[in-house]
Amino acid sequence: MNTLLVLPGPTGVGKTEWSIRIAEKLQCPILSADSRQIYRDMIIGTAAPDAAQLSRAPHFFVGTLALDAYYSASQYEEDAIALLQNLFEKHPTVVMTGGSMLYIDAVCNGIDEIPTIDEDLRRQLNERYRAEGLDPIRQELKILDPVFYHQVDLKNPKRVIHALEICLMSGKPYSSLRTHPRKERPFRIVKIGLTRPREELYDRINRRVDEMMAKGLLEEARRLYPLKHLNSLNTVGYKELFDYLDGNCTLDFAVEKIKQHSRNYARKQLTWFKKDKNMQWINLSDESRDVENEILSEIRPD
RNA sequence: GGUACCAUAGCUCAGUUGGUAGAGCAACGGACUGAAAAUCCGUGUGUCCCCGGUUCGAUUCCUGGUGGUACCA
Repeated sequence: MNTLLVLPGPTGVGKTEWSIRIAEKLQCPILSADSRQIYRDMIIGTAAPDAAQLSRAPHFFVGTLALDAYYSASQYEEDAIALLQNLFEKHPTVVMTGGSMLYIDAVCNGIDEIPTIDEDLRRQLNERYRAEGLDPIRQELKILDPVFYHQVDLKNPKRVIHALEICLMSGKPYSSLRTHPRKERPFRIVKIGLTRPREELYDRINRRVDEMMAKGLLEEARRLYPLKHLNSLNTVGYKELFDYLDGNCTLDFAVEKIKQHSRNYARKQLTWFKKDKNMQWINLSDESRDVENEILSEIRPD
């Protein structure tokens, strides 16, 4: 049976390098599960693999989308599953790595069938939210889907608005579409989380941000500045520099904020990963362990 | 050197007419199923600068230190 070797981990842990090493051993391609590296032109700030790294193994879902393209975890599921079907014809094992937890879950477990939201409807509801606040939207959701109304985080505008969008789009209560079926995949999934002690991870993140700045992150951000309203650029590493370019803070302050927000993001990722009972863990800073062999031994059929 | 003011959470500060204290930010914890590096929620972590004095009781009042800031020399 074919195997999808999933190597998730928090930002800055060393996923890129380790997954390439494993892929080299297995002579297999890498699927990136990263909701930001998938966009073109966000290279430095997302720590996307560089040309040298890309040449060591075929990569997918890196730098393939235009910044204004709509994308979602569901589309990723569809694209990744279709691609895997092809790749498995030539490779018994494929590596998937990345930090976008929802994307990984969508591929491993599936995600509910929900209609794609019409752009106009989304804009309409967002404008209504801006003009009237969340309460009228909550009230409408209460009527259209009382079940979900009682489940949803009523203080979270994105969740409330999204639920109403789906009700209006589908003509059905959102809760009736939230069936959470666990999709069976026609391949084996082995999940090994990459981690490091908190302090070491934070230190790596801080240093990596300095490296990004040295590589020209500010210039990259300046280039993308005209597009800063796009969702794809609502991203750590860019939004802070946009703030600086708007004259709202000093450059030093912006850089400190990038570090801080990257650390917060890593923590959030770890919180998500922690509850995944199917995941084994490898502490990359433990030098007594032969990381490569431990990972490879997990996927050898025995 | 003199005078005045200040010293409380990791940071900036509030407060207690004397009954051992609370905001913002940070930090930490959590949620998450078609925008997810997004979005949202929860938690106070403290020799109240130090030594004495007054008091049943001092972070609060008083003496003296120490450190800082301002002004005068």
